Amino acid sequence: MTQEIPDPRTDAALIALRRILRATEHYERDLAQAVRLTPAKLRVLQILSLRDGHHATPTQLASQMGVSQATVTALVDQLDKLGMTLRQRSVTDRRQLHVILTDAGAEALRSAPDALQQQFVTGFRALHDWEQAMLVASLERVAAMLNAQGIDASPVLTLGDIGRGHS
Amino acid sequence: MTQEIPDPRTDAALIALRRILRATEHYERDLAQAVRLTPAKLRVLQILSLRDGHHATPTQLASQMGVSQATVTALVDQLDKLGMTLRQRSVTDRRQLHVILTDAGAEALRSAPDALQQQFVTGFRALHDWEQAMLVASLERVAAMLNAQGIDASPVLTLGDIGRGHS
DNA sequence: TCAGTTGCTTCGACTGTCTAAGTATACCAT
DNA sequence: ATGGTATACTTAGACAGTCGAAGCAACTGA
Repeated sequence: MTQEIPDPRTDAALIALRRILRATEHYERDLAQAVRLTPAKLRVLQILSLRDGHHATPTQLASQMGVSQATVTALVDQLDKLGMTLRQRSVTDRRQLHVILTDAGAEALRSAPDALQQQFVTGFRALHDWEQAMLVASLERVAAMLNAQGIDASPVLTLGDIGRGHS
Repeated sequence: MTQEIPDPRTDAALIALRRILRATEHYERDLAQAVRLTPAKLRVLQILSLRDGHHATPTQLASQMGVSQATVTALVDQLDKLGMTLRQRSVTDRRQLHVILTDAGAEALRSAPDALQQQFVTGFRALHDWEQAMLVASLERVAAMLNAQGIDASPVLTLGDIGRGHS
């Protein structure tokens, strides 16, 4: 049980957390609007762009995005229509499709302002070494605290290319 | 694509951030499902419960949630139907409404598991004093970096009490 | 070969969300 | 007062994202 949260420091932590959440939420929307794509579609493109060969199967996409296959189908339908992805049957297993990022798709992604991310990266890099270290430690700690239940958080945001594709 | 983000420490920060985001995202869904309410409706109840007198106007709700008034109307319509809120014209300004949390609404909220939040609060409190301070400083720093535009982030994430078991 | 499994799409439904337009009320300046 | 403008909400109509269930197609194993 929890009585209150009269502890001002816990409060401060929660408030900061909330602000982070809100900022990224807004960011996603702005970003999507700037590229003329909805957040969901943009996420598909992002995921594709981080994978080897710029392609993935709908199942992989669904799992990585945490949505159903039906949803992915709908999104890819629209991206196809926009010419940003295309579908190609796998040769080795003809049940499978590869959703492939087209040049147009990559271009759209490239033209994304990516403002928030940049802001963070810039700010982060401006910090002293020890501050950076502290921040990373703190963030990881928070992530661990929130993540204790074992949510499978895949490292997909927009970070460069360290998104090691697994499965 | 993007110039360069080869810095492993920046990467680590971004990944941690992403994990935090994902965790809370999932949390919202689970929470909502457990109470048989959608995330959006739940957020309305949460906000209400934190206000003096357990009520707010649609405009206040809209601004705090970052959505339009029309959206709030729709959500409150449904909450009304569920008996979790009720509308009452303001006496002082008859244009205004008060959306009021009913006992049923408060009850629904109270029965929410609140696992994630609890986990965080518990974890946070278990830290040494200096660790807490460091965490708060770090989170606020990150929030500031992301939030340069000055998004009005209200301290809502906390709903009050008992989180019985976890879902 | 054929039964079961896997991969994807289709269908129908529902929620969250928006904008634009409408209604009612309040406030202010003449 | 009277009219004009601003504010508070609702209605109407639209669209995106999402799901579950049902369906089809292709693989796999005994």
